[in-house]
Amino acid sequence: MPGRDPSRIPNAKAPTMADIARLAGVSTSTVSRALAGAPRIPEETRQRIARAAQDAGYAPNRHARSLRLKRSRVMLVLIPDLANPNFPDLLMHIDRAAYDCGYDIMIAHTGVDLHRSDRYVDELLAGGIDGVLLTADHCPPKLAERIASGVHLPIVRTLSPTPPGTGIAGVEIDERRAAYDLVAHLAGVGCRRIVHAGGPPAEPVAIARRKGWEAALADRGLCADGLYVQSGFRMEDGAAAAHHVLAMNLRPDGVFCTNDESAYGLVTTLKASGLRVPEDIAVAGFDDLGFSAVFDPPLTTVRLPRREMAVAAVARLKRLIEGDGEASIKILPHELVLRRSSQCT
Amino acid sequence: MPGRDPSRIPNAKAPTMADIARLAGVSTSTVSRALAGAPRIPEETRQRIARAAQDAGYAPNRHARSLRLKRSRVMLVLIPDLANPNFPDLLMHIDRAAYDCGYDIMIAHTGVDLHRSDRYVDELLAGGIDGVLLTADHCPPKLAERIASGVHLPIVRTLSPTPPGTGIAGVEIDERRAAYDLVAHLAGVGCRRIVHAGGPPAEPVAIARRKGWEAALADRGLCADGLYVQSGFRMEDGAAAAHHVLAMNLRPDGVFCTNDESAYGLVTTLKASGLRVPEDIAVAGFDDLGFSAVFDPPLTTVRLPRREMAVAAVARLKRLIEGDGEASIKILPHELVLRRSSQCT
DNA sequence: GTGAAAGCGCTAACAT
DNA sequence: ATGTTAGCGCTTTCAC
Repeated sequence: MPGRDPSRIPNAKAPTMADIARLAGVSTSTVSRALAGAPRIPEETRQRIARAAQDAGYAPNRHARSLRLKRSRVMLVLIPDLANPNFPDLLMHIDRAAYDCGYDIMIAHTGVDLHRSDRYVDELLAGGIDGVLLTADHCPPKLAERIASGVHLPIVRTLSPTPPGTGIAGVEIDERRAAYDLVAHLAGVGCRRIVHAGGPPAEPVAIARRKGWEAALADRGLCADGLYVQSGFRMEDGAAAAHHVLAMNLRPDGVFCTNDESAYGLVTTLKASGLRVPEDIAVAGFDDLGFSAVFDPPLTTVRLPRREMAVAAVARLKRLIEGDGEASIKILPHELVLRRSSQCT
Repeated sequence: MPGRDPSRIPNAKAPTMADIARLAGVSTSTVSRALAGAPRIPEETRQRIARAAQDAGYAPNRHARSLRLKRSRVMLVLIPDLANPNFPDLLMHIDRAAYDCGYDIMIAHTGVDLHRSDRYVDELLAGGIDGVLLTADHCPPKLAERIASGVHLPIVRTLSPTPPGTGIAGVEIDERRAAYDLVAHLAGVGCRRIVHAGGPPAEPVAIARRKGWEAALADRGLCADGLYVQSGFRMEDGAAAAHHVLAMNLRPDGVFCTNDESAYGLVTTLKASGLRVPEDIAVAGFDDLGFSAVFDPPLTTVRLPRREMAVAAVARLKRLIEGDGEASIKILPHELVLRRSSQCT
């Protein structure tokens, strides 16, 4: 830049409302009102103020506003595991939905450090953030405590079932029923020995899916004994489950994995040891991650309506924040996605 | 809850520092100092205050503090596409690194609405947030404008190369060189007609990767004519590229895709039309997404040091915020990940 | 229709 | 070692 003073221009401090007031020749109250679109401002004044703000590159200071209003228009999203594509996908929709109704998003990854979430409960109570979106079953201990003591807080859980009576609003699918349907499908294509590679036994989602599997088998008079394999949500867990499956005396002809990710690991391991999917053994997952369609074989699974969940959860939280919401549970419809992994064509 | 008044307990407003001061029988300044760990406070007083705060469930109001300090300890992360697993993975590490140095993370998905990012530049200037982490090449127009006018702003770009001289700090890998190495590998395993399915022609990453491909071919006297296929970053783009490849008169024996995701789409389509990978055609991607290891065939690719990038980017941004940083570019080492998609064993 | 003034909760001089 | 005070930038009575 020729001729420019090479010394760094000091971060010219941002204009405040007082600056705009001076520029437009009015008081700060008028600026505030005009910018907020208050009714009784003549068009001319409004214009002048708008232009002054524009020219000066004015942007309101969010902290000053939040302090004054005692509302920040910030929602916090607690995420247990960003490495599981379920969450980013949900987050993307949450972000969008929040943006559409004027909220910003703060995130906190709770996977690493459970106590971290407690810190945010304080924040919530202290007014730093307006509401919290829980995307997993984990509820910060401090939060649970507050709720138990009857305090009403703007919290919504989604993606994981909320046990009723916890005082937390929820947006979810009928996990048990979805699992039931999936297992019914496996039985429908001829599977008789259907293994369930289940998730962590304490996780509500995992429990619900397992129950669906059990019920579906029971209703068809199929045996469940010895067909439950303790697994987890990650690919490695699925791979480990595959080894259990391979070690069984009577080989199963179907596997229902607790989620798609673990199914990837399971199928990969089964294939590596010479089994064909679905010819020798059918496999189904749960979640319908984007990759499941290009996985080999394409994976039969349950599609989580992540977008709809995000939208509903944000809308609910917004209402809760604005004081008119109840802590009820909303169930969204799910959808079976039947692909080749469960059907030898 | 038997015996409990059914009427909702009003969201008991959070205690402020004044409350704690009263409880501990001191002034707010003493509370502030004690909680901040200032030096000259007798242990006894400190204890008393700490306990009062604890008992009352006190948490400082972040907006009041930020307003006063003119620092929020919030970093904003601008993300173009959360649906691409690269970003959530990076985000996870960013979140962790930021947490470790006392910062909170706000996110904004810019994919949907480019102008959205402009809003945050105003925020940055207005002191609402302390710094911005760009995770793609896109630079908010307003930001570019400010920087061009010489203003110094705490911004760091990562994951995408920053053209030098833009005044933005960067943490990246040598994309061109990595692409070069990858193509050299393909040539090394015997490929002679190596197609490049390139990303959006305006994207710096895509450009750098393409240049690497060209250079590697040139250095080996291999032909590039007619072997560039315009593609994109998503699976559908890869699938479309596959159709171009299939339509070529002389079939290529290798394809370097601009990223893993598009490679998934390409390979899936090639397989569907009866070609074997790698026996008939070798394929390589770029990014090393988690899924690439279980893809069929496992995908040869370049591992982005996402964790290291995140850590370095956050550290750099922190320094920039705290006033001692330069807008230089830091290059991190990359790593070739050779898997079956490029080698018929 | 507009201005003056108070105050949100906090920190940092500046006393003492 | 601790209290008093001012003020960060904003919105909102309350006057006029």
